[in-house]
Amino acid sequence: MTDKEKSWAIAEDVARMAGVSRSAVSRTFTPGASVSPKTRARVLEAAKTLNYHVDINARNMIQGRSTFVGVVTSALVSPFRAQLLAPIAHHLGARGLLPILMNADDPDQTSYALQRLLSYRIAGVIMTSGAPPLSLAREYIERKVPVAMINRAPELEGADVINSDNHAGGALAARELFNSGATRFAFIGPHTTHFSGRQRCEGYVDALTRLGVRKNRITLCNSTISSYEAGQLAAREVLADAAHAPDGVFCATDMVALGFMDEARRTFGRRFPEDMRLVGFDDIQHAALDSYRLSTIAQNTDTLAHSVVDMLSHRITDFSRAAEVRIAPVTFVRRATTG
Amino acid sequence: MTDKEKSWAIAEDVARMAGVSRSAVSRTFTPGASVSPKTRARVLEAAKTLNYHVDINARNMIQGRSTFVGVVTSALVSPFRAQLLAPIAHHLGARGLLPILMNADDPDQTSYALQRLLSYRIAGVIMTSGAPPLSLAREYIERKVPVAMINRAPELEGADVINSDNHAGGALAARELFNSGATRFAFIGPHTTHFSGRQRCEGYVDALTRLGVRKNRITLCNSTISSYEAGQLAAREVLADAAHAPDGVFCATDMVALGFMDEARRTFGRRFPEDMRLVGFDDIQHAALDSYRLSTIAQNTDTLAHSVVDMLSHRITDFSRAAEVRIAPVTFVRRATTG
DNA sequence: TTGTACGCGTTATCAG
DNA sequence: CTGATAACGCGTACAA
Repeated sequence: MTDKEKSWAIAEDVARMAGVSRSAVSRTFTPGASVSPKTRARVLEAAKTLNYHVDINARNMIQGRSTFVGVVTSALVSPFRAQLLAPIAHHLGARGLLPILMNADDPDQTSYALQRLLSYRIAGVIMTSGAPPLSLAREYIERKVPVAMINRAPELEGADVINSDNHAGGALAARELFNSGATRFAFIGPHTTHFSGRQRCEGYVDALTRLGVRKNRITLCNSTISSYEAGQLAAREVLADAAHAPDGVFCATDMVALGFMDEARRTFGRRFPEDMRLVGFDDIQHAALDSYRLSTIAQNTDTLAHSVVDMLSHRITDFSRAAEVRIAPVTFVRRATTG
Repeated sequence: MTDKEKSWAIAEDVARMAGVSRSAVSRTFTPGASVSPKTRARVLEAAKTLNYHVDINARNMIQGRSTFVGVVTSALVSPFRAQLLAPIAHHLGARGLLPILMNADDPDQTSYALQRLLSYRIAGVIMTSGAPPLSLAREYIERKVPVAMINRAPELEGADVINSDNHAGGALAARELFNSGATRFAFIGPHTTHFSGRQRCEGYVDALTRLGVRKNRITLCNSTISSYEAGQLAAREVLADAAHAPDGVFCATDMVALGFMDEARRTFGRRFPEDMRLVGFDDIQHAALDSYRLSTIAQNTDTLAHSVVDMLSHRITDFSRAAEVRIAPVTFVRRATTG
């Protein structure tokens, strides 16, 4: 520190200027404390001219907790996860909480970083899909740090979860593809390993079955991750045999759908929706672009963010409450790939 | 708080267990303090069994500063800004700093939130392009809070700035378009109001002029913002008169280029690169997708993030140092829209 | 309602 | 190298 003069006013300075005790200043800035309107006014005025702000670090220390919430997410390049960030920050702010960003892309560093986060006496942690392994979340809960998650399997005892209605989304996709005339169906995405992918696939297959579609008319094409490249790869696999190629495809995410669409158009000359119909999941920005106009199942990011913050702040005030699992409704967005 | 029992071990607990003084514990966890290897080992062992973590709030308080850095950014949906977030978090973490996310989309709330941030005794602030007005940044500097910015005009005294080499990028685009046979040129984007847009445009026009292109062969198409829609609009404007339509177009950002490309293809039947050539700026994910394969000027997000963190941490240790303005090199990424 | 006195968990200082 | 003690800025019992 080159500049040693303190650049902030402290409560004592304000007290001296207002001609009151230091406690009076403290009480003025403590919600629900008893101060006479007169002193309160004098304190506020002095605080304003001195540009006084309560030192939240000190307040946090004394109260044994902080107002910081760790937001741990991986693959920020994933458009959907990026879309989630803004509403999370907004709803946290509305409750006086502040988001600390924690990138979980490097698993080794993540464990260390999460450990470090414990030093900050954070009020809670929000984890989004595909982020750190459950074992790390468990460590938090063992230390009584509230954990809330978005789009993850509700496997962790004591953690709240909000999931988009993947099952209903899959069913919606099935119905729309069926109604627009498809007869041979496919699902593309991680339907064995990934939680959301599996639910979406199940909802899809269930609904198709109820619609009377026979099993041999449904192809399940697995992939390890939900990427553009996975979609391209699946297209080459599924469209190679023209005789048995599907004409109604549901992809686990929009990025997969985009990859599928591009490869189907370029390599196999397929047109959407004339030759085949396609539905994605998420409703990311790209889906609306003119070159795609992808019909998709939209997740409501604001609902997801609001719920996760709501549940987390409940658990912050009462750590031992029963874990909650909420389901956020999804909606079908009709664009050009479903006729 | 329902659970009153303290869930964290404190230094005193560790000291008692290790049979040493509190100070010994403190020194063990203070980098550069002198402890004998023997005590150090005993402390570390006790700390491990008790799961002790230094309370950073308390440490911050006594040291009069925190390790939090406000990262204020607007429009997180903007892919480029989202891409910047991960490397910023990474480089901050490498210096023991933690990013506090601050969304600046709502200007009213922003001012309030920035005020609130002052209460946290943050170590510094990073601002990205197009975020809050300069007046807010000025408030921080007045309170001796270091400010570093990415892709902004170096107008603010005492704030460090790192910018991509917009001028060179514009020149690169000019050269590539020229070499791939274009004869009528256009620039599309905010070249009057927006700092980066203006620099990119200047570099473009300068280079074209040096290449011998006459002024009446260069069209400047202004827009208020850099959006997909702005690109579409510009295409309708610039391509309406087929006789004077450009065949070499440089857009201020990739999103603008995508909009231009889609509209040019759909409404005017233009093909890239056969009928016209196109270069964007940023190198966002979308640019690489098969339906676009957009040639573009890539910003080096890792360099930007590294520099901004580097300058910020320098200013954290010496607030009065001379302001620095750095330029980050850009590179041309050849894809399918430049022949 | 107001002021005094103490404690929160840590680091810096200083004597040993 | 070690241990005792004084800060840091604030909230809050307690007594007035």
